Amino acid sequence: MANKIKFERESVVRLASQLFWQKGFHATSTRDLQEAINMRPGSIYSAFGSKEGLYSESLKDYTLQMKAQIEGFLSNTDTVLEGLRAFVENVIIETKDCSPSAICMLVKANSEFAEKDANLYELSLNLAAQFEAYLTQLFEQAINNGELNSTMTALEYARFFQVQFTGLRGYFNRPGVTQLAQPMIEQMFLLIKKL
Amino acid sequence: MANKIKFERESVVRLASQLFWQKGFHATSTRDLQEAINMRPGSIYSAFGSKEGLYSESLKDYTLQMKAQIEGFLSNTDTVLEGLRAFVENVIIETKDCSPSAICMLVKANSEFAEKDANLYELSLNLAAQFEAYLTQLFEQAINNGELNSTMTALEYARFFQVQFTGLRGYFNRPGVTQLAQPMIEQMFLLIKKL
DNA sequence: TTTTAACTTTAGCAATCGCTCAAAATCAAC
DNA sequence: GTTGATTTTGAGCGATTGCTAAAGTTAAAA
Repeated sequence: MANKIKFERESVVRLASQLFWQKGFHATSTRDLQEAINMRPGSIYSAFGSKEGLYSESLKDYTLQMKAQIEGFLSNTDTVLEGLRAFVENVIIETKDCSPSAICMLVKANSEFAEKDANLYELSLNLAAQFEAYLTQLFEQAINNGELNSTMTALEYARFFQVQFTGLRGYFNRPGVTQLAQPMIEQMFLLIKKL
Repeated sequence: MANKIKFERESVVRLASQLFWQKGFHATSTRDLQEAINMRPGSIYSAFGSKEGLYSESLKDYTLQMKAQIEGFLSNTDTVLEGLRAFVENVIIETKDCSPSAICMLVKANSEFAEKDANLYELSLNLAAQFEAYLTQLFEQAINNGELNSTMTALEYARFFQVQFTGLRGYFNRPGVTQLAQPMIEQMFLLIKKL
């Protein structure tokens, strides 16, 4: 007893996510979004409530996709560390040119939303905490597998990984340093094993 | 035979810098700026040309201040590494609560301006390159002083430092992890010496 | 076929944006 | 005190912002 929704929510969110990731929340206008996702204001606002609502869903989808990507690499490698390394290399080297930004969308979000009580700031914190917990699980596996010694806890390894990964992505945001990526990722994983 | 300028350019730029650093370029309105620097539109635009002009000057001033801060710590310590460490601890621990953002304004800028041909994007790249060159000089000193071995070049040390520093600042942007700062900075400088 | 509920389109609103400019205010030189 | 160059002020412009609400469209239910 109705008309049917003409858009596929998943692919729309993914398109919005790309634009938000590239330009940031404030620099992306609702007109930009309309064009990118090919929807008119009325449809957008009935589906997502607000620009903030669409961004919120985009950011959540981004972290899910990132996790799914890691899972994919893990299932193709023998060890956790090999999987993580394949993931890191994929993000920083292989998909660099087709990615909306070199910098993690979560990190961008956390950096953009300064007001400590804002919804999107809280969201970015929660998603980051969630992702850290996920990474911690992975490093627990790595320790149990004997890939890493237990001089550091899984959480400490996860923290170290995040710092390195974020730092590297930030550095490779600038152009003309691509050839440095491989050795610096090599160094990163050497350090993890030697900690 | 004229009226004199009533504002001190230096302190005005510093105030604008603080606001831009906190909120980012796009989220800072010219009305916000008017209030923060206590100037009316006409004065602002005759002095700085545009919002972009004021931001540009703010970002340049930020990097100069950062260098000056490092110089300050270097003159109070015996070695380059001690100076850098004092600087890092000051930024991440001591001045955390009074800083407009945990994240370096240059990094924020580089992350915010996505369009590759935009003036402010180019500016952020230039300032970052300039800062890397400055850091490289410092690490050259450190190597010459025998503080570091020369298995890595000064430039490579500088890169490593930037990755670590940016990564750490990003991580400590989230609340409730303050007690981790000291040991993680400790670890960072241990790694630098052991590279 | 008609009704009806759900979705899409579209014009456009109120607010805010970056910015301008004519008038008022200011101060050094005379 | 008067002059005149210069700066400051503040009303407000045109453009754009996020968003709304009414009209139009569609398809399932009656």
